[in-house]
Amino acid sequence: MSEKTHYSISELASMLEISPSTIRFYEEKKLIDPDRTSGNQRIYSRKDRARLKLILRGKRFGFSLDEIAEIIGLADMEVNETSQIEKSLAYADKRISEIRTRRNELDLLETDMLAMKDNLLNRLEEIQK
Amino acid sequence: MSEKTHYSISELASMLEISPSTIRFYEEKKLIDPDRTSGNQRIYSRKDRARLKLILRGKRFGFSLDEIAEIIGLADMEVNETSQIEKSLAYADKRISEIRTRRNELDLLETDMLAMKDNLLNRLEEIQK
DNA sequence: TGTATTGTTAAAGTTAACTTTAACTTTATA
DNA sequence: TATAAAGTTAAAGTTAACTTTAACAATACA
Repeated sequence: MSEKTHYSISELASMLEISPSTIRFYEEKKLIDPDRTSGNQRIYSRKDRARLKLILRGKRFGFSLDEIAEIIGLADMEVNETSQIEKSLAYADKRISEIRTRRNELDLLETDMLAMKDNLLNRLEEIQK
Repeated sequence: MSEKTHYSISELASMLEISPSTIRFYEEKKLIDPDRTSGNQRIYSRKDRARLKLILRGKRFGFSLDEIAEIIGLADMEVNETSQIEKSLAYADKRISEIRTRRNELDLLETDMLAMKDNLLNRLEEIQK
């Protein structure tokens, strides 16, 4: 019942294991846009935290910040034009199929690693007669 | 039956959709070590090509070139010391569990994207009465 | 209430991963 | 065989993604 709903920049930074300057840098790059206190200090909502998590997740898959910005753009677009929404839909489909390709690649990478491990295990056995 | 077994740098580059200088750069970073012709030009074997593919695959998952170098190191280690092999095994296990974590994250990312798509589809329907 | 801690901005600095350039060599082809 | 295309190295240049610094403001707490 006692879940925090707002965080200071250093609180959020340590939660996500990144530095405060990284968070400021993402803001500069328009990836987040937190509220401010009366004294001009940043306050982050749970939504901001979720967004940061999405950013870090995207990064771990090798998406650039520009690509992540585009993905985020889809989420909070306030546009009501059919054509724009359709463009975004096409973009979303592209990303989803990319994600599926990545999953297959992950399987390949896992196979590679398992093969290496096997090889190492065999060598170990050889040595231990 | 007519599968090529060796490639020039530009052949390989266009197959993998990267530039020749990128391939040279990876060599400088000790990620590959192709043979040379009598005239000192690089020739790449299918094994070299497979290695490059592994490098690119790793990159797409956000591994740095240094990390990829370590992974590759496992594959062609010529060491026969038990302790070294055991260290490598531990490293391989770490990577494999990391890969599994990534797969879970990929699922999360896909869920995010599907939710965005849903949202877009709903908006489209609203507009089209 | 003073002072240590944390925050703010703008600008400069750093690092990884390439890319480009220049000057030259090798290979392919009309 | 000449010349265009492709290759070679070493060094300098570029870009993305941070990180650090400096100078100052807001906040927390003994």
